[in-house]
Amino acid sequence: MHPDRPKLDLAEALRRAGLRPTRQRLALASLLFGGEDRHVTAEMLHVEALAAGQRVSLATVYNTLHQFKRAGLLREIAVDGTKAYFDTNTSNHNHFLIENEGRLVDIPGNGIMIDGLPEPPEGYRISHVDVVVRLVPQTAARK
Amino acid sequence: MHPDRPKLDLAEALRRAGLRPTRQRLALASLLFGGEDRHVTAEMLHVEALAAGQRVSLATVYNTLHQFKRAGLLREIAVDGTKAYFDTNTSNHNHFLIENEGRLVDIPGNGIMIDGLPEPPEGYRISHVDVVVRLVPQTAARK
DNA sequence: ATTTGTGCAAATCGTTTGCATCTGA
DNA sequence: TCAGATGCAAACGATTTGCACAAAT
Repeated sequence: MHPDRPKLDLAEALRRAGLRPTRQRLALASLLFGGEDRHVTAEMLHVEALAAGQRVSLATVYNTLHQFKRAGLLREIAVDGTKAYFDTNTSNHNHFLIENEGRLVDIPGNGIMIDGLPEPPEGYRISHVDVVVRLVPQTAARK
Repeated sequence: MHPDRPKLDLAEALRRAGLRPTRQRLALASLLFGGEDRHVTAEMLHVEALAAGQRVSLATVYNTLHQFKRAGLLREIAVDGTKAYFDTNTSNHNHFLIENEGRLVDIPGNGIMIDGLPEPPEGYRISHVDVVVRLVPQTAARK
């Protein structure tokens, strides 16, 4: 009935990231990091925050997502060009994209192996390898 | 001096795709498919067309890119969320993304092997696997 | 003649920004 | 106190759309 466990940890985590633990940031952090790994857009998170009774402006949601990203708490994923997705799981892993819903799902386990990666061009280094497995309903007529 | 070679082929290809071979579509197709494989945005292609002396509106470039995509002549690649890239190489291959320039480069050869792909969730099938290798300048301070 | 495509400008969508006000340290 | 954070609304950039006109079949 008093699930006020992670509040202190979150505040501390924000402070360590150089961010003041404001009401809004704590609320968003709690939604993002309170449970399982998640994939959210700014708008989804905004709606959720409001539904949870937290007054936060959409602009602040955007700002906060980018600050969390800069702090290494989130990773941004580009999948469809129209929306920006943020992933609370910052470790190395890959995704299913359910194309007709625009929904991202972590690929369970870390079984994916990539072999035969070529040398990057002179003067560059690999910062990250993104693998997105696009899914469509089995019966879908259109690809 | 009379490089009117591929015109007929292009017109025929468009017709086969159910698209009338209009002046604009022929011009854009010629830019896209006239030489090597390319990665373009709508704006890049528009500028190119104008530079080549072809009057085409930006709206038509957008329309045409999507029609070509629907016809299977192009593939769309989502890499940075801000622009849509279209790839004239529709075969299975992967990309380097030069992050600081927003430039895409085909990964030469087809050496990349992906192992351990999990089963897609019930009711879905894999439509495509995207692999994007993100590159940053070797000396870059920020990731 | 009928259908389809084009161009312009206005509209839309996700996102960012300027700036006045508030808040946490 | 006062740097940093928030919220609103306006600004933005890429893309889409409505509609009158033009071109292709």
